[in-house]
Formats: sequence, C-alpha cells, structure tokens
Amino acid sequence: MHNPAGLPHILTGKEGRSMATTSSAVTEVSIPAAEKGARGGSSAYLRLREAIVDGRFQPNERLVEADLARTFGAGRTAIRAALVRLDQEGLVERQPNRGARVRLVSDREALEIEEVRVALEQMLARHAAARVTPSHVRKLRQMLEEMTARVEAGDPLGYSELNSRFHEMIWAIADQAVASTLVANLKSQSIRFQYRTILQPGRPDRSLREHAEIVEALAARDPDRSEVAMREHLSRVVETLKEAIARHHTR
Amino acid sequence: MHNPAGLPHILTGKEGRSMATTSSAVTEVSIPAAEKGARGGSSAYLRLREAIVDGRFQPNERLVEADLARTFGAGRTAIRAALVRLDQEGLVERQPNRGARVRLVSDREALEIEEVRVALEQMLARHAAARVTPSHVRKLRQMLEEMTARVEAGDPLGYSELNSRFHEMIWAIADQAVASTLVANLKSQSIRFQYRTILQPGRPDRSLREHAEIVEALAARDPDRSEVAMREHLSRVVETLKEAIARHHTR
DNA sequence: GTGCATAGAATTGTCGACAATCGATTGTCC
DNA sequence: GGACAATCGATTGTCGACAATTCTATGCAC
Repeated sequence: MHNPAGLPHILTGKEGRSMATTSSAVTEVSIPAAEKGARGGSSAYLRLREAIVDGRFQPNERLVEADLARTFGAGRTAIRAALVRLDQEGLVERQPNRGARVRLVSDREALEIEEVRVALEQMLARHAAARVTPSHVRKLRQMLEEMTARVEAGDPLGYSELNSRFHEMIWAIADQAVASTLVANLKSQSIRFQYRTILQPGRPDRSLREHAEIVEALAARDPDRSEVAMREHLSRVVETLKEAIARHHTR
Repeated sequence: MHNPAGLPHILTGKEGRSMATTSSAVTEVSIPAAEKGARGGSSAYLRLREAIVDGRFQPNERLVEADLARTFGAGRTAIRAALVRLDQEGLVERQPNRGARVRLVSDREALEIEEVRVALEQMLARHAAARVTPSHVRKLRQMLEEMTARVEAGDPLGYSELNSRFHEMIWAIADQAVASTLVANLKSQSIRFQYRTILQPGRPDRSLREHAEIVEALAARDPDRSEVAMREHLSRVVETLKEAIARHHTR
C-alpha cells in the first residue's frame, strides 16, 4: 500500500484534523514498523486499528486487553487508550465491565453510512470543481486509464483500490479537511461491505463511465455538474449495495 | 429506535458514543463537590464535555489532569480516558507529553464545519420528507409559532435554543442515526460560533421564513423541495457566518 | 542585557497491584 | 431433570507510585 505519485492520502482520526492551510495535506500514514522493543507511543492504536480494518479481527470478536497487550507488545494502559479511541471512532464497541468487541455494523447502518457518504462526497465534488487545476485533471485522467486497464484485466481488487484513490484525490482537491476526515472514517467502518458492490456483474463498466463523467465535469470546473455526477455515481453504489444486501438476506 | 410523537431528544448511538445534550436551557453548572463515595460512572467524561461545550473552559485553555481530577472528584484514570475520548471527538487537543487543551476551532474550520452541516442536513431533510407524519407536522408548526413568538419578544437566545430543537426534530424524523450523530458532534464543536449568525440584524426574520418553507415542503412530503429548502436555509447561514467572520476579522 | 547551559518543578506516561464485576460452572434442592 | 443459588476463574476498572518528559527559572559567561 504505497503512494504512487505523491497522491494525497487522507488520514484517519485526529491526525487528519490538522487544519493546516491551503495546500493539500499530504500526510503520511506509514505504519511505524516498530517491533516489540520500541515503545511506539500511539502505535498500539494504529496497529490495532489497522488489524481491525484489515479484517484480522472478526466482527463481534472479543478484544481482551491482556491478550492485545501481549500480541502488540504494549502495556495494558496503551491498549486501553487505544480501545477508548476506537470506540469513539466507531470501530470498537465497549461495554462497561464487559470488555470490548469489534463493532459489527449492521446492514441498515452500512446503508446509512453510504448515504452520508453520498452527501459528503457530493459536497466535496462541488468544492473540488472550484479548485481543480489542469495538473489535477491530468492526474485524474491518468487514474481513469489505469482503472480501465484493471477492469479489462479482470482485476476487481486492483480496481477497487484505484477506485479509493480516485475518490481520495477528489477529496484532496476539494481541500475540505473536516469533510474528508469524516468520510474517511466512515469508509473504514463500512469497509467490510465494500466488496459487495464491486463484485456485482456489470458494475465495473458502469462505474467507469460514471467516473469518467465526474472527471469531465471537474475538468469543466462546473460545480453543479460535478455535484450531480458524483451524486448519481454514488447513488448507484447505494442502490447496488441495497440490492446486494437484499439478495444476501433472502438467500 | 425513533421517538414517535415526542420531542426529539438527545440522539444516542450507544452509551459509549452518546453525546451530551447540546445546550439545555438550564445547564447544570453545579459541580457536586466531590463526594468520594458516589462514583458517577462515565460521568467524568460527560461533565467535562459539558463544561467545554458550555464554555466554562476557554479555547486553548490547558487541561491539567490532576486539576480536573480534583475538580470533578474523579481519579486521574477516568479523566485521562475522558480526554482521550474528547480528543477523538475533536473537542480537545492532546499533544504527547505536553498535555491537553481545549481545541480552538479556527474561522476557516468553523466554515468547513458549517458546510458539512449543510450537506448532512440537506440529506436529512430529504429523508425526513419520506417519513414525516401528520403528527410530526403539527409539532413542527407548533415549534414555528413558538419561534415566531420569541423573535417578536426580542429574545434571540430563546430563539436560538428553539432553532436547535427544530433542526433536531427533523433529524429525528429522518431516522438516520449515523448522519444525526455526526451533525450533532459537529455542532458541539462549532458552538462557539453560533451566536455570530443569530445576532446579525434582520437575520431572525429571514430565518423564520426559511424555516416555514422547510415545514411546508416537509408537510407536502416532497423530498426535492425539502432538500432545496434546507439547503437554501443553511447556505444563507453559511453566508451570514462568512460575513460575520470577515467583519470580525477586518474590524 | 543576551545567550546558553543547567537544575528544579510541574506534568504526563506507564507499570504493577488490587478491587469490582461478570460469566460460567458447579452444587443443591425439589 | 430443571430451576436456582453459591462459587470460581477470567477480565475489566481504579488507584498509587514511579519513570520520562517538558516547562520554568536560575546562574553564569560575555
């Protein structure tokens, strides 16, 4: 998971809130490869977070503090703080005196999250249209080509990854830290549902066309058109997700 | 999970993620002077949060753990956990080894927050239009009358409070927990800027008309119209805030 | 007076120990 | 056998103590 051409990578949690100035924040998320010996400050939080988001812990799996401390080579204090943070972030559920679990987001909540994402990315697209530069457009077109290549190569996972990058690029252009942080956090919560939309037959082709329209709209620096393009794209994602969930539920 | 005919109250996600009341008419200022016996559970977090949101701690004010522990009659452990939570929530800024401060949201960030709020409330209005009942409409109209009364009585603070209730009511109707939680959190972050928009001359009258149009649109169960009405209302709030900030900056 | 190093105070970070609580298992009575 | 109470092990919550770090102020040379 590297960063191809200095692409902005939106951070999660508090670091992303660093309201710097105008420039697109290119905050590095490099996971500190600290090992057992190194007291990695908040790295217990980062590593635990990554483990959850990557699915190395199952939803609803109990997170016993002592075990985690041993696993990550950290003290129970650090683990405890990490769990509090993750609870506030929505990735973990803590019940008093009963420990913490990986939070299971329900189908309903996944849909709600996606709807919020629509609203936020709509807004971000609008702002991006007002700030986009020719250099940005070039980069976006380039990404579009790569995505096409992935689809043609029958590589849905690679496509999905580029898809994320594409949207993150737009967030960066919009230069709205608050919205970007929120949408990034939401995404990490619902990451478990992502594959369901990508793997629908015919979806990648359609998705590509929608992305192309978004780029066109941005290139024209047209806020309304960009907003509409983004809304239509993501609304279709929501619809696809709805269908996938319905199918999954009545199988 | 939603609140049938009653007043929309605090939207509670989970007891872990619950948010304190935004600003009740009468805020509990009394800090019960430390009865050691009565451990208030997670109330250290709630009370500290309320203290910050209510402005009993100034922005950028240092939050020394030992002091807070004495003030709230809690142990340092509880305070520490509360600070971690509030940091993740965006109300507090913690720097390693350097303690915690009340986070100061810049003018720029306040605007960004408000823009996100526009996007989210737009979406919430749309969903509310699809779920609103006659009972809801009655309640909304009633609130509108009360708000009119407050404006005519020249009571901007009371109007502001009802204003919040009005929007919360719509959130409740929309029945979108994720969006509601987010917008509520954002609001508590930017609460310090709220008065700036309310106190603009002529603003209350205009605001009232905009609210009326929102109610009409909802009563008609028209999603598009409701969304537009909400967007126009909040966009104007953003504009007002922009002007207020500009004026404040060049005074 | 200014710059710089240093000592001391204040504060945060971390650990270990213990109390409090919960869940499950066992034991008892009918 | 099943409902219910007592018990035990596992886990979380909290406290106090101490180490680590930062901040403040003092002393000193120039």
